[in-house]
Amino acid sequence: MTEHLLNHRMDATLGLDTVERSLREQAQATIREAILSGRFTAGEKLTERQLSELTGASRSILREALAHLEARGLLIRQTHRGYTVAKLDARSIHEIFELRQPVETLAAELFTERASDREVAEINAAFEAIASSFQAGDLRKMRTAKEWFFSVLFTGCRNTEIRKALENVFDRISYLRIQLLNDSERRKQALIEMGQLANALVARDRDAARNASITHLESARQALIKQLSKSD
Amino acid sequence: MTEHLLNHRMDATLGLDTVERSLREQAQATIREAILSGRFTAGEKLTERQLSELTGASRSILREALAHLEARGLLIRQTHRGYTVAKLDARSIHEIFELRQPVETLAAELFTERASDREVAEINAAFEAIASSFQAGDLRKMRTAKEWFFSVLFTGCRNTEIRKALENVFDRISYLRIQLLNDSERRKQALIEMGQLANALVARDRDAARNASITHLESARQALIKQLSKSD
DNA sequence: TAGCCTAGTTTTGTATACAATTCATCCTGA
DNA sequence: TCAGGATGAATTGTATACAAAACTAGGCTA
Repeated sequence: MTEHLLNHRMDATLGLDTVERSLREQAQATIREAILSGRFTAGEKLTERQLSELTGASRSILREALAHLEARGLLIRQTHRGYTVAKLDARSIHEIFELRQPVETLAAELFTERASDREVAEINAAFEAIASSFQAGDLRKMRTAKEWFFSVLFTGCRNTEIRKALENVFDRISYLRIQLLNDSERRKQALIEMGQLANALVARDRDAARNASITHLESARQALIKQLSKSD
Repeated sequence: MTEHLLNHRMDATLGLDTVERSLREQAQATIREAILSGRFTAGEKLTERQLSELTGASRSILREALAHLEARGLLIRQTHRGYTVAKLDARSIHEIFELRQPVETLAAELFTERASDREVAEINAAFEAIASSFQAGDLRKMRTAKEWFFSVLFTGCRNTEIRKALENVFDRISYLRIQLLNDSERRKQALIEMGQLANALVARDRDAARNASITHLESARQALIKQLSKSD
Protein backbone atom coordinates (compact mmCIF):
# COMPACT_ATOMS: atom_id res chain seq x y z
CA MET A 1 0.00 0.00 0.00
CA THR A 2 1.38 3.43 -0.86
CA GLU A 3 1.83 6.18 1.68
CA HIS A 4 -0.90 8.17 0.04
CA LEU A 5 -3.49 5.42 0.08
CA LEU A 6 -2.61 4.63 3.64
CA ASN A 7 -3.20 8.19 4.74
CA HIS A 8 -6.47 8.19 2.92
CA ARG A 9 -7.70 5.14 4.72
CA MET A 10 -6.55 6.54 8.03
CA ASP A 11 -8.42 9.77 7.44
CA ALA A 12 -11.53 7.84 6.53
CA THR A 13 -11.37 5.80 9.71
CA LEU A 14 -10.75 8.80 11.90
CA GLY A 15 -13.55 10.74 10.20
CA LEU A 16 -11.26 13.57 9.18
CA ASP A 17 -12.65 13.97 5.70
CA THR A 18 -16.17 14.99 6.53
CA VAL A 19 -16.73 18.50 5.36
CA GLU A 20 -20.22 19.55 6.38
CA ARG A 21 -20.17 20.30 10.04
CA SER A 22 -21.89 22.96 12.04
CA LEU A 23 -19.80 25.82 13.34
CA ARG A 24 -20.18 24.40 16.81
CA GLU A 25 -18.74 21.05 15.83
CA GLN A 26 -15.86 22.72 14.06
CA ALA A 27 -15.10 24.89 17.07
CA GLN A 28 -15.33 21.86 19.32
CA ALA A 29 -12.93 19.91 17.16
CA THR A 30 -10.49 22.80 16.96
CA ILE A 31 -10.38 23.25 20.72
CA ARG A 32 -10.14 19.52 21.32
CA GLU A 33 -7.27 19.27 18.87
CA ALA A 34 -5.49 22.19 20.51
CA ILE A 35 -5.68 20.41 23.84
CA LEU A 36 -4.71 16.97 22.55
CA SER A 37 -1.78 18.31 20.59
CA GLY A 38 -0.43 20.03 23.66
CA ARG A 39 -0.93 23.54 22.36
CA PHE A 40 -2.91 24.23 25.51
CA THR A 41 -1.21 22.81 28.56
CA ALA A 42 -2.91 21.07 31.46
CA GLY A 43 -4.33 23.47 34.00
CA GLU A 44 -4.10 26.40 31.59
CA LYS A 45 -6.87 28.93 31.74
CA LEU A 46 -8.80 29.46 28.54
CA THR A 47 -10.55 32.76 28.01
CA GLU A 48 -13.47 33.00 25.66
CA ARG A 49 -11.85 35.77 23.70
CA GLN A 50 -8.75 33.69 23.06
CA LEU A 51 -10.88 30.75 21.91
CA SER A 52 -13.01 33.02 19.80
CA GLU A 53 -9.91 34.11 17.93
CA LEU A 54 -8.67 30.55 17.59
CA THR A 55 -11.91 29.15 16.24
CA GLY A 56 -13.44 32.20 14.61
CA ALA A 57 -16.72 31.40 16.32
CA SER A 58 -18.87 33.77 18.31
CA ARG A 59 -19.39 33.31 22.01
CA SER A 60 -22.75 31.57 21.67
CA ILE A 61 -21.23 28.83 19.61
CA LEU A 62 -18.16 28.74 21.76
CA ARG A 63 -19.99 28.27 24.99
CA GLU A 64 -21.94 25.34 23.59
CA ALA A 65 -18.72 23.76 22.45
CA LEU A 66 -17.17 24.39 25.86
CA ALA A 67 -20.14 22.86 27.67
CA HIS A 68 -19.74 19.79 25.48
CA LEU A 69 -16.03 19.47 26.16
CA GLU A 70 -16.64 20.01 29.84
CA ALA A 71 -19.08 17.11 29.90
CA ARG A 72 -16.43 14.97 28.25
CA GLY A 73 -14.04 15.81 31.04
CA LEU A 74 -11.54 17.69 28.91
CA LEU A 75 -12.30 21.05 30.49
CA ILE A 76 -13.13 22.17 34.00
CA ARG A 77 -15.55 24.97 34.58
CA GLN A 78 -15.63 27.20 37.62
CA THR A 79 -18.57 29.53 37.91
CA HIS A 80 -17.60 33.08 37.09
CA ARG A 81 -14.05 31.97 36.54
CA GLY A 82 -14.25 30.34 33.17
CA TYR A 83 -12.67 27.18 31.86
CA THR A 84 -9.32 25.53 32.44
CA VAL A 85 -7.81 22.49 30.74
CA ALA A 86 -8.36 19.43 32.91
CA LYS A 87 -5.32 18.41 34.87
CA LEU A 88 -4.39 14.89 35.83
CA ASP A 89 -2.65 14.03 39.06
CA ALA A 90 -1.17 10.66 39.98
CA ARG A 91 -4.43 9.61 41.60
CA SER A 92 -6.50 10.31 38.45
CA ILE A 93 -4.04 8.36 36.35
CA HIS A 94 -4.29 5.46 38.70
CA GLU A 95 -8.06 5.55 38.48
CA ILE A 96 -8.03 5.82 34.72
CA PHE A 97 -5.83 2.78 34.35
CA GLU A 98 -7.95 0.86 36.80
CA LEU A 99 -10.89 1.49 34.49
CA ARG A 100 -8.98 0.97 31.26
CA GLN A 101 -7.58 -2.36 32.29
CA PRO A 102 -10.76 -4.43 32.12
CA VAL A 103 -12.43 -2.38 29.39
CA GLU A 104 -9.56 -2.21 26.94
CA THR A 105 -8.76 -5.84 27.48
CA LEU A 106 -12.36 -6.71 26.72
CA ALA A 107 -12.16 -4.60 23.58
CA ALA A 108 -9.10 -6.51 22.42
CA GLU A 109 -10.73 -9.84 23.14
CA LEU A 110 -13.92 -8.91 21.29
CA PHE A 111 -11.90 -7.64 18.36
CA THR A 112 -10.37 -11.07 17.80
CA GLU A 113 -13.84 -12.52 17.44
CA ARG A 114 -15.79 -9.82 15.69
CA ALA A 115 -13.55 -7.72 13.48
CA SER A 116 -13.84 -8.01 9.73
CA ASP A 117 -10.87 -9.16 7.68
CA ARG A 118 -10.59 -5.63 6.40
CA GLU A 119 -10.29 -4.33 9.95
CA VAL A 120 -7.68 -6.91 10.81
CA ALA A 121 -5.68 -5.73 7.83
CA GLU A 122 -6.18 -2.13 8.92
CA ILE A 123 -4.94 -2.86 12.45
CA ASN A 124 -1.82 -4.19 10.85
CA ALA A 125 -1.45 -1.12 8.66
CA ALA A 126 -2.00 1.15 11.65
CA PHE A 127 0.68 -0.61 13.61
CA GLU A 128 3.08 -0.26 10.71
CA ALA A 129 2.29 3.43 10.62
CA ILE A 130 3.14 3.66 14.32
CA ALA A 131 6.39 1.81 13.77
CA SER A 132 7.41 3.97 10.83
CA SER A 133 6.61 7.23 12.63
CA PHE A 134 8.67 5.89 15.50
CA GLN A 135 11.60 5.32 13.18
CA ALA A 136 11.18 8.81 11.77
CA GLY A 137 10.92 10.24 15.25
CA ASP A 138 7.79 12.14 14.23
CA LEU A 139 5.77 12.63 17.41
CA ARG A 140 2.79 14.27 15.77
CA LYS A 141 2.44 11.51 13.26
CA MET A 142 2.87 8.95 15.99
CA ARG A 143 -0.06 10.33 17.90
CA THR A 144 -2.26 10.24 14.83
CA ALA A 145 -1.19 6.71 14.01
CA LYS A 146 -1.95 5.59 17.55
CA GLU A 147 -5.34 7.22 17.36
CA TRP A 148 -5.90 5.29 14.16
CA PHE A 149 -4.87 2.00 15.76
CA PHE A 150 -7.25 2.39 18.67
CA SER A 151 -10.01 3.71 16.49
CA VAL A 152 -9.88 0.53 14.42
CA LEU A 153 -9.70 -1.53 17.59
CA PHE A 154 -12.81 0.10 19.01
CA THR A 155 -14.68 -0.21 15.75
CA GLY A 156 -13.72 -3.83 15.32
CA CYS A 157 -14.93 -4.83 18.76
CA ARG A 158 -18.43 -3.84 17.66
CA ASN A 159 -19.37 -2.01 20.79
CA THR A 160 -19.88 1.73 20.62
CA GLU A 161 -20.32 1.97 24.38
CA ILE A 162 -16.81 0.70 24.95
CA ARG A 163 -15.61 3.07 22.26
CA LYS A 164 -17.26 6.07 23.88
CA ALA A 165 -16.06 5.21 27.37
CA LEU A 166 -12.47 4.77 26.26
CA GLU A 167 -12.38 7.65 23.81
CA ASN A 168 -13.17 10.06 26.61
CA VAL A 169 -10.44 8.60 28.74
CA PHE A 170 -7.98 8.60 25.87
CA ASP A 171 -8.62 12.23 25.12
CA ARG A 172 -7.73 13.13 28.63
CA ILE A 173 -4.47 11.23 28.80
CA SER A 174 -3.28 11.88 25.27
CA TYR A 175 -1.18 14.91 26.07
CA LEU A 176 0.43 12.95 28.86
CA ARG A 177 1.42 10.39 26.30
CA ILE A 178 3.18 13.08 24.33
CA GLN A 179 5.31 13.89 27.34
CA LEU A 180 5.82 10.24 28.10
CA LEU A 181 7.00 9.37 24.64
CA ASN A 182 9.89 11.76 25.01
CA ASP A 183 11.44 8.98 27.02
CA SER A 184 12.94 7.04 24.13
CA GLU A 185 13.59 3.93 26.17
CA ARG A 186 9.94 3.73 27.13
CA ARG A 187 8.96 4.48 23.57
CA LYS A 188 10.86 1.49 22.28
CA GLN A 189 9.31 -0.73 24.91
CA ALA A 190 5.81 0.54 24.07
CA LEU A 191 6.37 -0.23 20.43
CA ILE A 192 7.34 -3.81 21.20
CA GLU A 193 4.29 -4.29 23.39
CA MET A 194 1.95 -2.81 20.83
CA GLY A 195 3.51 -5.09 18.27
CA GLN A 196 2.62 -8.07 20.40
CA LEU A 197 -0.93 -6.81 20.74
CA ALA A 198 -1.18 -6.17 17.01
CA ASN A 199 0.11 -9.66 16.24
CA ALA A 200 -2.40 -11.26 18.57
CA LEU A 201 -5.23 -9.23 17.04
CA VAL A 202 -4.20 -10.12 13.50
CA ALA A 203 -3.95 -13.79 14.47
CA ARG A 204 -7.38 -13.49 16.13
CA ASP A 205 -5.91 -15.12 19.20
CA ARG A 206 -8.13 -14.10 22.07
CA ASP A 207 -5.95 -15.24 24.93
CA ALA A 208 -2.82 -13.73 23.46
CA ALA A 209 -4.66 -10.45 22.87
CA ARG A 210 -5.84 -10.47 26.45
CA ASN A 211 -2.35 -11.03 27.78
CA ALA A 212 -0.76 -8.46 25.50
CA SER A 213 -3.36 -5.88 26.48
CA ILE A 214 -2.83 -6.47 30.19
CA THR A 215 0.94 -6.37 29.85
CA HIS A 216 0.90 -3.23 27.78
CA LEU A 217 -1.45 -1.39 30.12
CA GLU A 218 0.44 -2.32 33.24
CA SER A 219 3.72 -1.26 31.74
CA ALA A 220 2.25 2.02 30.44
CA ARG A 221 0.76 2.72 33.83
CA GLN A 222 4.04 2.24 35.63
CA ALA A 223 5.90 4.37 33.14
CA LEU A 224 3.37 7.17 33.48
CA ILE A 225 3.52 7.14 37.25
CA LYS A 226 7.30 7.18 37.15
CA GLN A 227 7.34 10.01 34.64
CA LEU A 228 4.89 11.96 36.73
CA SER A 229 6.78 11.59 39.96
CA LYS A 230 9.87 12.83 38.16
CA SER A 231 8.23 15.99 36.80
CA ASP A 232 6.67 16.99 40.11
CA MET B 1 -32.60 5.39 61.99
CA THR B 2 -35.74 7.41 61.43
CA GLU B 3 -37.23 7.95 58.01
CA HIS B 4 -36.36 11.60 58.18
CA LEU B 5 -32.70 11.08 59.00
CA LEU B 6 -32.44 8.46 56.32
CA ASN B 7 -33.80 10.81 53.68
CA HIS B 8 -31.39 13.44 54.83
CA ARG B 9 -28.41 11.19 54.42
CA MET B 10 -29.64 10.06 51.04
CA ASP B 11 -30.03 13.64 49.87
CA ALA B 12 -26.55 14.43 51.07
CA THR B 13 -25.08 11.50 49.17
CA LEU B 14 -26.95 12.30 46.00
CA GLY B 15 -25.99 15.96 46.22
CA LEU B 16 -29.60 17.14 46.24
CA ASP B 17 -29.19 19.69 48.98
CA THR B 18 -26.71 22.00 47.30
CA VAL B 19 -28.38 25.31 46.75
CA GLU B 20 -25.95 27.51 44.89
CA ARG B 21 -25.91 26.37 41.32
CA SER B 22 -25.73 28.34 38.14
CA LEU B 23 -28.85 28.63 36.06
CA ARG B 24 -27.26 26.32 33.56
CA GLU B 25 -26.68 23.59 36.08
CA GLN B 26 -30.23 23.93 37.33
CA ALA B 27 -31.64 23.73 33.83
CA GLN B 28 -29.43 20.74 33.10
CA ALA B 29 -30.61 18.96 36.23
CA THR B 30 -34.24 19.73 35.49
CA ILE B 31 -34.05 18.33 31.97
CA ARG B 32 -32.08 15.31 33.08
CA GLU B 33 -34.62 14.60 35.78
CA ALA B 34 -37.47 14.95 33.31
CA ILE B 35 -35.84 12.34 31.09
CA LEU B 36 -34.90 9.93 33.86
CA SER B 37 -38.33 10.10 35.43
CA GLY B 38 -39.93 9.21 32.14
CA ARG B 39 -41.69 12.53 31.67
CA PHE B 40 -39.99 12.75 28.31
CA THR B 41 -40.14 9.47 26.46
CA ALA B 42 -37.35 7.93 24.41
CA GLY B 43 -37.16 9.32 20.91
CA GLU B 44 -39.33 12.30 21.81
CA LYS B 45 -38.48 15.56 20.16
CA LEU B 46 -37.67 18.42 22.51
CA THR B 47 -38.16 21.96 21.29
CA GLU B 48 -36.27 24.77 22.87
CA ARG B 49 -39.44 26.68 23.62
CA GLN B 50 -40.88 23.76 25.55
CA LEU B 51 -37.67 23.37 27.56
CA SER B 52 -37.50 27.09 28.13
CA GLU B 53 -40.93 26.93 29.76
CA LEU B 54 -39.99 23.88 31.80
CA THR B 55 -36.76 25.30 33.15
CA GLY B 56 -37.45 29.00 33.04
CA ALA B 57 -34.07 29.53 31.43
CA SER B 58 -33.33 31.56 28.34
CA ARG B 59 -32.13 29.92 25.18
CA SER B 60 -28.45 30.70 25.76
CA ILE B 61 -28.48 28.81 29.00
CA LEU B 62 -30.62 26.10 27.56
CA ARG B 63 -28.39 25.41 24.63
CA GLU B 64 -25.37 25.06 26.87
CA ALA B 65 -27.26 22.61 29.03
CA LEU B 66 -28.39 20.72 25.94
CA ALA B 67 -24.85 20.51 24.60
CA HIS B 68 -23.78 19.07 27.93
CA LEU B 69 -26.52 16.47 27.99
CA GLU B 70 -25.78 15.59 24.39
CA ALA B 71 -22.16 14.90 25.28
CA ARG B 72 -23.36 12.61 28.05
CA GLY B 73 -25.38 10.64 25.55
CA LEU B 74 -28.77 11.51 26.96
CA LEU B 75 -29.81 13.60 23.98
CA ILE B 76 -29.25 13.33 20.27
CA ARG B 77 -28.76 16.41 18.16
CA GLN B 78 -29.48 16.67 14.47
CA THR B 79 -28.33 19.83 12.79
CA HIS B 80 -31.23 22.17 12.07
CA ARG B 81 -33.59 19.65 13.56
CA GLY B 82 -33.02 20.06 17.25
CA TYR B 83 -32.73 17.53 20.01
CA THR B 84 -34.46 14.24 20.71
CA VAL B 85 -34.24 11.99 23.75
CA ALA B 86 -31.75 9.20 23.07
CA LYS B 87 -33.39 5.92 22.19
CA LEU B 88 -32.05 2.49 23.05
CA ASP B 89 -32.53 -0.51 20.81
CA ALA B 90 -31.72 -4.11 21.69
CA ARG B 91 -28.24 -3.74 20.25
CA SER B 92 -27.40 -0.72 22.43
CA ILE B 93 -28.61 -2.53 25.51
CA HIS B 94 -26.46 -5.47 24.66
CA GLU B 95 -23.46 -3.20 24.27
CA ILE B 96 -24.17 -1.36 27.49
CA PHE B 97 -24.30 -4.57 29.48
CA GLU B 98 -21.15 -5.81 27.83
CA LEU B 99 -19.45 -2.70 29.19
CA ARG B 100 -21.18 -2.72 32.56
CA GLN B 101 -20.30 -6.28 33.32
CA PRO B 102 -16.56 -5.88 33.91
CA VAL B 103 -16.76 -2.31 35.19
CA GLU B 104 -19.55 -2.71 37.69
CA THR B 105 -18.09 -5.95 38.93
CA LEU B 106 -14.79 -4.21 39.47
CA ALA B 107 -16.58 -1.44 41.35
CA ALA B 108 -18.18 -3.98 43.67
CA GLU B 109 -14.86 -5.72 44.26
CA LEU B 110 -13.07 -2.49 45.02
CA PHE B 111 -15.85 -1.43 47.36
CA THR B 112 -15.26 -4.44 49.59
CA GLU B 113 -11.66 -3.37 50.03
CA ARG B 114 -11.84 0.41 50.12
CA ALA B 115 -15.17 1.58 51.47
CA SER B 116 -15.29 3.20 54.88
CA ASP B 117 -17.37 1.64 57.64
CA ARG B 118 -19.76 4.54 57.25
CA GLU B 119 -20.24 3.70 53.57
CA VAL B 120 -20.78 0.05 54.33
CA ALA B 121 -23.50 1.08 56.75
CA GLU B 122 -24.95 3.39 54.12
CA ILE B 123 -25.05 0.63 51.51
CA ASN B 124 -27.07 -1.34 53.96
CA ALA B 125 -29.43 1.56 54.60
CA ALA B 126 -29.80 2.14 50.88
CA PHE B 127 -30.71 -1.46 50.30
CA GLU B 128 -33.29 -1.28 53.07
CA ALA B 129 -34.73 1.80 51.40
CA ILE B 130 -35.02 -0.15 48.16
CA ALA B 131 -36.71 -3.01 49.93
CA SER B 132 -39.17 -0.78 51.73
CA SER B 133 -40.11 1.16 48.62
CA PHE B 134 -40.61 -2.19 46.93
CA GLN B 135 -43.02 -3.22 49.67
CA ALA B 136 -44.83 0.07 49.33
CA GLY B 137 -44.93 -0.27 45.56
CA ASP B 138 -43.60 3.25 45.19
CA LEU B 139 -41.74 3.32 41.86
CA ARG B 140 -40.48 6.86 42.14
CA LYS B 141 -39.01 6.24 45.55
CA MET B 142 -37.54 3.00 44.32
CA ARG B 143 -35.63 4.74 41.58
CA THR B 144 -34.23 7.27 44.03
CA ALA B 145 -33.24 4.54 46.46
CA LYS B 146 -31.49 2.64 43.70
CA GLU B 147 -29.67 5.76 42.66
CA TRP B 148 -28.59 6.12 46.25
CA PHE B 149 -27.36 2.54 46.44
CA PHE B 150 -25.23 2.86 43.35
CA SER B 151 -24.03 6.30 44.30
CA VAL B 152 -22.65 4.91 47.55
CA LEU B 153 -21.18 1.95 45.68
CA PHE B 154 -19.36 4.22 43.24
CA THR B 155 -18.13 6.49 45.99
CA GLY B 156 -16.94 3.60 48.09
CA CYS B 157 -14.90 2.06 45.30
CA ARG B 158 -12.76 5.21 45.35
CA ASN B 159 -12.54 5.62 41.64
CA THR B 160 -14.26 8.60 40.07
CA GLU B 161 -13.49 7.37 36.57
CA ILE B 162 -15.56 4.27 37.14
CA ARG B 163 -18.26 6.45 38.64
CA LYS B 164 -18.36 8.76 35.65
CA ALA B 165 -18.35 5.95 33.12
CA LEU B 166 -21.18 4.12 34.81
CA GLU B 167 -23.25 7.16 35.73
CA ASN B 168 -23.52 8.05 32.08
CA VAL B 169 -24.63 4.57 31.22
CA PHE B 170 -27.07 4.44 34.13
CA ASP B 171 -28.69 7.68 33.11
CA ARG B 172 -29.41 6.28 29.71
CA ILE B 173 -30.97 3.04 30.87
CA SER B 174 -32.82 4.39 33.89
CA TYR B 175 -36.11 4.98 32.16
CA LEU B 176 -35.94 1.49 30.78
CA ARG B 177 -35.67 0.25 34.32
CA ILE B 178 -38.90 2.01 35.13
CA GLN B 179 -40.68 0.09 32.40
CA LEU B 180 -38.95 -3.09 33.40
CA LEU B 181 -39.89 -2.86 37.03
CA ASN B 182 -43.54 -2.96 36.12
CA ASP B 183 -42.97 -6.66 35.78
CA SER B 184 -43.52 -7.59 39.42
CA GLU B 185 -42.02 -11.05 39.05
CA ARG B 186 -38.78 -9.56 37.77
CA ARG B 187 -38.90 -6.90 40.45
CA LYS B 188 -38.95 -9.51 43.19
CA GLN B 189 -36.07 -11.35 41.59
CA ALA B 190 -34.05 -8.15 41.27
CA LEU B 191 -34.60 -7.38 44.93
CA ILE B 192 -33.26 -10.78 45.95
CA GLU B 193 -30.20 -10.36 43.78
CA MET B 194 -29.49 -6.89 45.05
CA GLY B 195 -29.85 -8.23 48.55
CA GLN B 196 -27.14 -10.76 47.84
CA LEU B 197 -24.91 -8.05 46.47
CA ALA B 198 -25.61 -5.81 49.46
CA ASN B 199 -24.81 -8.64 51.85
CA ALA B 200 -21.54 -9.38 50.15
CA LEU B 201 -20.59 -5.70 50.20
CA VAL B 202 -21.44 -5.35 53.86
CA ALA B 203 -19.45 -8.49 54.66
CA ARG B 204 -16.59 -7.08 52.57
CA ASP B 205 -16.42 -10.41 50.78
CA ARG B 206 -14.76 -9.68 47.46
CA ASP B 207 -15.49 -12.98 45.74
CA ALA B 208 -19.10 -13.03 46.83
CA ALA B 209 -19.52 -9.43 45.65
CA ARG B 210 -18.04 -10.37 42.31
CA ASN B 211 -20.36 -13.30 41.89
CA ALA B 212 -23.43 -11.39 43.01
CA SER B 213 -22.62 -8.55 40.62
CA ILE B 214 -22.18 -10.90 37.67
CA THR B 215 -25.34 -12.79 38.48
CA HIS B 216 -27.39 -9.66 38.91
CA LEU B 217 -26.16 -8.09 35.71
CA GLU B 218 -26.72 -11.18 33.62
CA SER B 219 -30.20 -11.59 34.96
CA ALA B 220 -31.06 -7.92 34.46
CA ARG B 221 -29.75 -8.07 30.93
CA GLN B 222 -31.88 -11.05 30.02
CA ALA B 223 -34.95 -9.48 31.57
CA LEU B 224 -34.41 -6.26 29.66
CA ILE B 225 -33.96 -8.03 26.37
CA LYS B 226 -37.08 -10.07 26.98
CA GLN B 227 -39.09 -7.01 27.96
CA LEU B 228 -37.87 -5.17 24.92
CA SER B 229 -38.75 -7.92 22.48
CA LYS B 230 -42.23 -7.98 23.99
CA SER B 231 -42.84 -4.26 23.61
CA ASP B 232 -41.70 -4.07 19.98
C1' DT C 1 -58.37 12.49 -5.45
C1' DA C 2 -53.49 12.29 -5.07
C1' DG C 3 -49.41 14.63 -5.43
C1' DC C 4 -46.83 18.68 -5.59
C1' DC C 5 -45.87 23.40 -4.90
C1' DT C 6 -45.81 27.47 -2.09
C1' DA C 7 -46.59 30.89 1.56
C1' DG C 8 -46.51 31.32 6.30
C1' DT C 9 -45.20 29.63 10.71
C1' DT C 10 -42.20 27.47 13.76
C1' DT C 11 -37.74 26.19 15.16
C1' DT C 12 -32.96 26.30 15.13
C1' DG C 13 -28.40 28.78 14.07
C1' DT C 14 -25.76 32.75 14.98
C1' DA C 15 -24.42 37.29 16.68
C1' DT C 16 -24.51 40.89 19.86
C1' DA C 17 -25.84 43.76 23.80
C1' DC C 18 -26.10 44.42 28.67
C1' DA C 19 -25.44 42.93 33.60
C1' DA C 20 -22.80 40.78 37.21
C1' DT C 21 -18.64 39.14 38.86
C1' DT C 22 -13.80 38.74 39.15
C1' DC C 23 -9.18 40.38 38.59
C1' DA C 24 -5.36 43.73 38.37
C1' DT C 25 -3.56 48.02 39.58
C1' DC C 26 -2.53 51.68 42.02
C1' DC C 27 -3.28 54.65 45.79
C1' DT C 28 -3.61 55.74 50.65
C1' DG C 29 -2.59 55.74 55.42
C1' DA C 30 -0.52 53.77 59.33
C1' DT D 1 7.12 49.28 53.60
C1' DC D 2 3.02 47.10 53.21
C1' DA D 3 -1.91 45.88 54.27
C1' DG D 4 -6.04 47.04 52.62
C1' DG D 5 -9.29 49.04 49.80
C1' DA D 6 -11.09 51.80 45.83
C1' DT D 7 -11.35 51.86 40.91
C1' DG D 8 -11.52 50.48 36.37
C1' DA D 9 -10.59 46.87 32.96
C1' DA D 10 -11.39 42.28 31.65
C1' DT D 11 -14.17 38.24 31.77
C1' DT D 12 -18.12 35.56 32.39
C1' DG D 13 -23.35 35.17 32.97
C1' DT D 14 -27.61 36.11 30.84
C1' DA D 15 -31.05 37.81 27.57
C1' DT D 16 -32.56 39.04 23.19
C1' DA D 17 -32.56 40.14 18.22
C1' DC D 18 -32.06 38.73 13.59
C1' DA D 19 -31.04 35.16 9.88
C1' DA D 20 -31.52 30.65 7.95
C1' DA D 21 -33.45 26.32 7.68
C1' DA D 22 -37.25 23.05 8.32
C1' DC D 23 -41.96 22.02 8.97
C1' DT D 24 -47.11 22.66 7.98
C1' DA D 25 -51.19 23.41 5.77
C1' DG D 26 -53.83 24.73 2.17
C1' DG D 27 -54.65 25.27 -2.56
C1' DC D 28 -53.71 24.18 -7.32
C1' DT D 29 -53.08 21.03 -11.09
C1' DA D 30 -53.14 16.76 -13.52
